[in-house]
This record gives sequence, structure tokens and C-alpha cells, in this order.
Amino acid sequence: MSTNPQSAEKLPAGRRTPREGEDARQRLVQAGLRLFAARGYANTTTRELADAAGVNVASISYYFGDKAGLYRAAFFEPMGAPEPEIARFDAPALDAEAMLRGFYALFLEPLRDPATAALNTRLHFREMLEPTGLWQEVMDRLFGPLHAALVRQLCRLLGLGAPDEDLHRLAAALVGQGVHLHVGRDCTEALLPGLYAGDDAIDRWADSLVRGALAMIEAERQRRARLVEVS
Amino acid sequence: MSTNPQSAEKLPAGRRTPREGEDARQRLVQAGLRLFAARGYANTTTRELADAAGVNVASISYYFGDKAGLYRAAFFEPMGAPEPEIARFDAPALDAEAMLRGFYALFLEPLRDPATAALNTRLHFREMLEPTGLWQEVMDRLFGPLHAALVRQLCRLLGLGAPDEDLHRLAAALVGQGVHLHVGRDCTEALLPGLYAGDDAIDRWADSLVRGALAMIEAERQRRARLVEVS
DNA sequence: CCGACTTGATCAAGCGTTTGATTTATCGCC
DNA sequence: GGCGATAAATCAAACGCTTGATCAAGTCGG
Repeated sequence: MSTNPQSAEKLPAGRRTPREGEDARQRLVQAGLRLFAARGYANTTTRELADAAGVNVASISYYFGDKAGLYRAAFFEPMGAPEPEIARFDAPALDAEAMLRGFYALFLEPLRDPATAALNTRLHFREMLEPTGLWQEVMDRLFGPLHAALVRQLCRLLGLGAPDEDLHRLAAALVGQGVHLHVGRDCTEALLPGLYAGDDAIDRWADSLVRGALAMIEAERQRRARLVEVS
Repeated sequence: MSTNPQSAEKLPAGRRTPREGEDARQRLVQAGLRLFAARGYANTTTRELADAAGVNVASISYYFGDKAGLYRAAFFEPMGAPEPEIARFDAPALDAEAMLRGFYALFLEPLRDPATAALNTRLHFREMLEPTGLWQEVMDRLFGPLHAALVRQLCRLLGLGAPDEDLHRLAAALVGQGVHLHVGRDCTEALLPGLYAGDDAIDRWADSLVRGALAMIEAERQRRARLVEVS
């Protein structure tokens, strides 16, 4: 108990019993990422997690305190810091198309490597629909800054000093396109097989998303110009 | 056992014990709709369902065979036939704006009555992310026909004989905006409180969605015209 | 031999489901 | 029209099982 690293949130950093050369804790995190993303929190048992990681059930409580601790680790540890991600589209010098390409790349690039990277994204969106206690933290650390950056960019592109409700709705629509890539993926693929297969498919999604987003932004600019003109 | 109506999928149609004048089966379906939509299938216990409906736990197996049967009933029974819903935007005489207003009304109108109607929609989208065995049926009976009708309308508006990949991607983007209204609702409301409050808020969402969709369709039309011109 | 780590066994709690008895409504029969 | 017989509906209580968590006893490198 006293040596239990459950609250350390860090590697135990002590000696290692290299069971097959891999670290048990790391394998648990990876198994958690995979299983939680595939089946959700409630539908994944600790025994399945332990089996998938090739460790004993007790290791979960040893390394993470409890199942929720493993979930938290699987959620946040494979995730990089959000700042560099945001910086890819939140720069003052970008034109509209470059900004949008950077923005949608955040949604599209995980799709290029379905084996690992998309799992984290899937976990994020799962939390949107089925909060497990990490929701507030995800909002504060990830979705909040992302949305704020997008709104900032849209204000700049449209020449607005401050966002209004219509701009927030526009931002939500742009985000929705990216979110739907993941949330509706299974449905889309069932209806239209092959729309996600291959790197060039992702490129075509990028083109399509950026085209649509550009059209929406341009239409919003013209609408605002028309409003000013009338008044 | 032999008189158990579990497989009938219909009202027992025998004598009734009007406990408080309400039907126990109906109360179970409503409680199921509410709880499953709010917490998901795995996170809802049979005892919670029975308590919420004011009936005994055994009633679930009595009326629906098992928990999954109650889920199926809560999923499909409150849902009307999809055909009249589809007919609201799938008519040859509609112009682009009218078609889009009808289409997005399918997503927006449930939001007007959060107490009851939106629950069913939420259940549908939950099934997208966490299939519980009804997924295939939902695709066949609901999402498939809806998507086909939307694609048909887009072909008509763009003067296409048959859909191609780019048109399917456009359709997916339009759907994504509507889906995100529900899937991302909690997040959007946390970031921007009040964006969903009131009937006029829904109207403004409709305006915003239709404007964006019109811009995307028009941009796609011009792109295709440009392609023809070049070749 | 110390301490980090692993193990199989075990626990209480909660789960979905079933049971057997009881209550309530309806019908055939005289 | 009254009245057992019958079936539908409800109930408290328990069943068997899985779950997450824990434990004491180990393993093994330093």
C-alpha cells in the first residue's frame, strides 16, 4: 500500500522485471486504449484488460489504483500536449485555406493510422456522448482551447472584433464536419464502402472538407457585408 | 412460461390490471427510453428501469423477455415510420432551400421538446458510436433510406445522373452538421451556454445550417461546372 | 535479504434473470 | 346473475454469475 504508485501518475521508475522485455504498465495503458476505445468503459472488464496486456488483474490496482485510474492513463498519456496541435492552424499569417487544412488535419491524420492513433481520437469522442468523469477535464484541456482557437481564426478571417452567436454556430458547423468523420465513420463505411480506405482517400476527404468550409465562410462574409450595406 | 408474451412483440392484449390507470408495459418503455438515452445500455440496470417505471423487476422479463428486449422496444416503438419523415425533404418539386429546411428539421425538431422527442434521437446516435446489436437494423430501416434520399435530392439539384464519391462526401458533410447538433450538444452548450435554449434558438440553428449547406452545394455546382469547362 | 513486482485465490457487491406465490380481472356455466 | 375456474399480471425473494478490488504469499534482481 505504502509503495503503491497509484497516485504517482508516473512510472514507478524502480527496477524492472522485464517480462518479455516489455513494461507491464505500458502494456496495460495500450491495452486500455485499445479496449476502451473499442467497447467503452463500462463494457470493458478488468480481466479483459489484464489478459490483453498479458498481466495479472492485480496489476491494474497496483499501477493505477483502480479501473478508473487506468482509464484516465489510457486517455491522457498517449495524448500529446494540445498546444502544438492548435498551433498548426492558429497562426496569424495563414490564409483561409491553409488554416482550414491545418484544422481538419487534426481530424484526418488519426484516420491514416487506424491501428493506434485513431484510438485516442475515438476515446475523445466517446467521452462526448458518454461522460465518465473526465469530461470536464477534456473540455478544459482539449475541446475548449481548440474551439477558442478556431473562433479566433474565424474572427480574423471575417474581420470581426469579437465573436457573435452566428460565428459560434459557424464554428460548430465546421467542427461538426470533422467530428462526423469519426463518429459517423462506421455508418458511412457501411453505406459507402471504401470511402475511408487508403491515404489518398484521406486526402480527398481533406479537399472536400476544406472546399465546403471555404464556401461556408465565404457565404458568411457576403451575408455580413450585405447586412452592413442594408443598415 | 407458456403464457409469457415475451416473443409476441405486441401488447399482451389480454386482461389488464390497471395499476393506477397506467399500463406497466408502456411505463417500462418510456423509462427505458429515458434511461437508456441518458446513460447508455450497459450503464442502466434493470432495477433502475423497474424503479423508474414503478413496476417490479420481473416485469421486464415478463413483457420483453430480457433487458435487451426492453432496449429494442424502447428503441423502435416510440419511433414512427421513417417514410413520412423522409418525404418531408424528398420531393421532386422542392428547391434547394426548401429541401434543406425539411432535411434539417429532422434533426432540429426533436430539440424543441427536450423532454421526450430528443431522447429517441439521442438513442439513435448513441447506437452509432456503441452498437448494441440493433445497429444493422437501424442502418437498414433508418439511416440507409435517409442517406439514399438525401443523395437522390443532391443529384437532382446538381443535375447529376448518378452519385459519385464527391457527392457522397458532400452528403456526409451535410449529415455531419445535423448529427453534430446532437452528438456535440453537451460540449457546445458548455462552451457557449444558451445556444440551444428556446424555440427561436432552434430557428436560428436552422437558418445557419441551411445557409451553410446552400453555400456548400452552390460551391460544388460551380466546381463541377468548372471541371466540365476545362475538359 | 530487501524491496519492487507478480501471482492465484478470494471477497463483497451488484448484475440480469428466475422462481413460486399472490392478487386481480374475465369468462363459462348453471 | 352469482360463482368457482382460469389466466394475466404483479410481487418479494432469491439464484447463479460477473464484476472490481484486495490479499497474503510468492519471485527475483541487486
